[in-house]
Amino acid sequence: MAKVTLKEIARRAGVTANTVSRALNNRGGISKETQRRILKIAHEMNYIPDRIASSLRSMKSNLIGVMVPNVSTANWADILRGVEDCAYENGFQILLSNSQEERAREKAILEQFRSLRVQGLILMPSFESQELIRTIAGLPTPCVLINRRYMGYEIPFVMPDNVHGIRQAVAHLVNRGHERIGFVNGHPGSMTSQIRYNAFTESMRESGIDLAGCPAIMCKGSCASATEAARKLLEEHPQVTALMCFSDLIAFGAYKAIQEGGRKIPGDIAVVGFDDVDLATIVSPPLTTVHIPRYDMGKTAMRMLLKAMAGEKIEPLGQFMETRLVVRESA
Amino acid sequence: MAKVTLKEIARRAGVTANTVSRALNNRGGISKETQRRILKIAHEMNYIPDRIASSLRSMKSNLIGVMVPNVSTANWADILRGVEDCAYENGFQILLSNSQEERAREKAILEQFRSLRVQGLILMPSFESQELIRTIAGLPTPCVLINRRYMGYEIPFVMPDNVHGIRQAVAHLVNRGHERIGFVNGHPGSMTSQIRYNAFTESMRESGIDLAGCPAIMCKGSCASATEAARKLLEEHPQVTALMCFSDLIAFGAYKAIQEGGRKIPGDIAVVGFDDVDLATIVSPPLTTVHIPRYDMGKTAMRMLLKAMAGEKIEPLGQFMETRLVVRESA
DNA sequence: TTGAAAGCGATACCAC
DNA sequence: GTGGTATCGCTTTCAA
Repeated sequence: MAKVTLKEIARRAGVTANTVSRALNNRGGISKETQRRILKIAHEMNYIPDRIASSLRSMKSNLIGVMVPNVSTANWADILRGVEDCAYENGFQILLSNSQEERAREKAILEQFRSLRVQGLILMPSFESQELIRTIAGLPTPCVLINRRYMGYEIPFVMPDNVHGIRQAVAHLVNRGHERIGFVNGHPGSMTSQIRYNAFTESMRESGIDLAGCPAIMCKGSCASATEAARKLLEEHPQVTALMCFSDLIAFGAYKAIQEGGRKIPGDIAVVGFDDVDLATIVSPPLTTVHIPRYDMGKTAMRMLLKAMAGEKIEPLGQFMETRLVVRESA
Repeated sequence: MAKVTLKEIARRAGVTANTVSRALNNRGGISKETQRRILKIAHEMNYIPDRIASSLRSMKSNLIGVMVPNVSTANWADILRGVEDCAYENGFQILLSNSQEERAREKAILEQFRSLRVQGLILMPSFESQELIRTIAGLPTPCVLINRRYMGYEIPFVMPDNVHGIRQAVAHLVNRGHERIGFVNGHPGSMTSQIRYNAFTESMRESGIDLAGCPAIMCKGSCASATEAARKLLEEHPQVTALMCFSDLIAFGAYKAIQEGGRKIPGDIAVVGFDDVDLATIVSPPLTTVHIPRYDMGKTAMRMLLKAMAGEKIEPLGQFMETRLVVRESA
């Protein structure tokens, strides 16, 4: 069974390929009657348009390149779904690539995207690299960043409102009477770590809490490293009654450090996380945490991209997605 | 800055586009000297090949269509990474689409893939639909299924060795002296539920255990529904000393049902899961479960697909990925 | 409203 | 080893 092309249909319909194209794309300049006839024939022949050919001529690929650092990280999957749903609704298809957080691979991926003439990009670059930033900023293709922000460049971005999220969490702890709150931070290299930690100290100050009694510690971001960090923090600062954690994963790590000593959550130490991953409801006790609307973040990013692709100016440049404190039992 | 094309490079190099193409693709039939000169010029001009044009002429898109039911499900993300890594290594790019488990969307996605001339497909179709199966089986494009198997069709597939996995789990429980083991199954509609349940009864019989004392119950697959199911099972069958669960998620649901009554895991009731998701190490007590090599599954699927795309016959048709019992503290 | 012709950017194929 | 030309399947453009 040979491939059905416009020409084939044209021959059968007794018109030219041109006319068939007009009919199929509902582009007007054609009589209703002819169009109906052509559509019928096309359907009968089980025609599937060749988007490669179409792209070549029209310069529109209807492809969106999405680069994520590591598909497995729970967070990305939800965001991805938001992106994909929105893309699908608007007739775009997703090209997904996993950078593995490797510089060389990120570069190669961007080239491949370009090579396939993607019309837009959604990127979650891993670390900040001036070279990569310049490359991205110089791209002729519209682009939206997720969870990242390049100061000094006009690249639209979407991220959770980290500051507000932390503020909500701290307010909750303070309301419950905590005054000695430890902060278990994530990876030192991450910009988000800095943002959240700054928001933490800021919120504490606003609440009139003495930061002297509120130690902070960093870890590598993994659950195990968090256990170790929390253990150390609690040993060195026994006065602490609550832990604010950079992420849910880190909170889970802290759980272990707390519970191994027979201490109770939240009785002895209260814990608050950040992200609201699925497991937050599953652990024991269920984790009080700051919810990030991941799916909506993805959708929002794609919507911004569509706007940018339509040539509209993105105003404001950054979308800070609203967070929500989900109070469960750990604090 | 206009687009750099072969022709441009050719003009500058004083050769034809044809020759440039040969040089860039290292296709031979060209002198080392000319090739070097052309490559240099191409690089200077910052040439990026147009894969759309190349695809059109060569009939090779270097695109692989991947359809998943729901990108958010933790499992898929790992598999996806395996697929993507392998694809990347072999010069292929992933088109990702999320079917949302909707029939119509699955059909639309397959058409879009075809329209983009994907050279291969990796599908994780949601439910069994005879129509979809026939469509897939009739596709001119090589295809590999993940976690699904269509009896009576010659479609290669990859899935965990469910039977062996369950057998390992049951053997472990029996070794620890359990004789009254309950089975908390997943969604009734899922083929995997049947497979695992059959494997369960089979293993029990082999171990010489009386199935009469070993009740089974189904749930909707969610954590909450599992809590309810486990609660019911334990109430109606107080003799049970261990629960074999269809998945880790279901095991977590069972945890709640067990612990809410003040019962201890594994002291009062032992629990074994299936999947080995990240949280298995995080919950308390850490979950003993059957590990599925998800990343490898993805890689294997892609490798099979590459073979199929190369025209090789896939023998055997199905790859059953080796499972491994990970003994932690819940059983 | 329709047709004819050109061309998107690359590769295949055949000459030389 | 290199060049010329046709062509992939479609859309654009202009003419009728």
